[in-house]
Amino acid sequence: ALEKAMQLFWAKGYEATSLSDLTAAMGLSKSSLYDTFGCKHELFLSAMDRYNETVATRFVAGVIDGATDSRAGIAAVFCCFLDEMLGAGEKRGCFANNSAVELAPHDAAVAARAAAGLAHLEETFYRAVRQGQEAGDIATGRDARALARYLAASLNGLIVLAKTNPERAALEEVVEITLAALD
Amino acid sequence: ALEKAMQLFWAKGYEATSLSDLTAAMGLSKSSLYDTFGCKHELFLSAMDRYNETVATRFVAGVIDGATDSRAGIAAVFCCFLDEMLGAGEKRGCFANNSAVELAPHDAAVAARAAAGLAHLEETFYRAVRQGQEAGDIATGRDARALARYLAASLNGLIVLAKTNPERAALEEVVEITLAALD
DNA sequence: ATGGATATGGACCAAACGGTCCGAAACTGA
DNA sequence: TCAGTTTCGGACCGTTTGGTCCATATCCAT
Repeated sequence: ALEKAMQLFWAKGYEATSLSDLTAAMGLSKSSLYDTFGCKHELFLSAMDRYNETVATRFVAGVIDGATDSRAGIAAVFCCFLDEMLGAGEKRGCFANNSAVELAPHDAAVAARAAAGLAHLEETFYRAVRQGQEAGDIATGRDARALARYLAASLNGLIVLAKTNPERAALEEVVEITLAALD
Repeated sequence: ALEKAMQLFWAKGYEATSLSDLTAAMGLSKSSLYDTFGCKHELFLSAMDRYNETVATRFVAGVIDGATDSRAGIAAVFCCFLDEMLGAGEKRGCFANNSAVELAPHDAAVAARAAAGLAHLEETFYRAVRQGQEAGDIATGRDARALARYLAASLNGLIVLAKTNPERAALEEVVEITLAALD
């Protein structure tokens, strides 16, 4: 059920998702929801935790590990998000990103979760960059930590751009310039 | 009064800003608000239009024009947003960016405005890049249009990152790597 | 089978929401 | 000064919001 709640919050945001939406999607009544997950706000935080553990960590790491080398893996992550943003779906982007924009400035608990999500992403990139630098497919001229942070920021920027600009070619040019920093 | 509405929507987003908030900040009653601006949604669109005309265009162009050369001007824009995100203020970021994240996937009118705002930003960067390439302080190896789009995306990514990560040094490293694409 | 604990549906609540409407006030030109 | 028009404040409306509560199922160990 938490999975459904995460999908809803991810697609619609916090304020725009009502209790009715949640109970309908999760298939349980209000009282059960409140017993199990606490208030709407707590449920939202749990949904963010789940996102951080699954998508922001395991999914991204999986994409990277599936590639032939680190640089290709990082490129695959960018392409992956691009595909999702350009697909027929909902353009929901990155849940941590969305939450950071909608709530972080006014909600410390959400800000902490969003920061954790981005940190996970950065950490995953960091491992890939380190590995790539050792293997030789990523240049060693720059600090791996800074590069990882740069990649995380750039991915979020790309996602935001893709929410309003659906031209694949233009977005791919942006990705290409972004990844040139690894050479 | 529209200015106040824009500030509110910019800081709090659409859903979290109530009619009461608006009438209080704008200093007029509901009936006047509805007479002058139409419904909440129309008012929001007007606020976005105002943002696009002022901040996303004139303000950014002003920062660039105030610098010694184009590259420095572009850098100044990044620093400028960084200052705002790290200042004591509200971390409200970029209104077009915020709106794109909160509403664009479900609201075509907002999506169009957000796209226009980002397009204005890109256009301003584009002029700076062209000028820099002619003057010689920006490398000519890359297409100016693609570079401008890359800069716009990167700026938005930086803003999102800054919403949860308040470490200036880390963010400045990201800016440095980003701007290296101009060399 | 039965008693106690747990889980669940749905009625119910006060508050806040976006939006409408009208009587009064303020301004206008003559 | 006064009619005509515009602007305004605030009462009011139905709906929806997040949240509570209880009576009833369902379950499980005895």
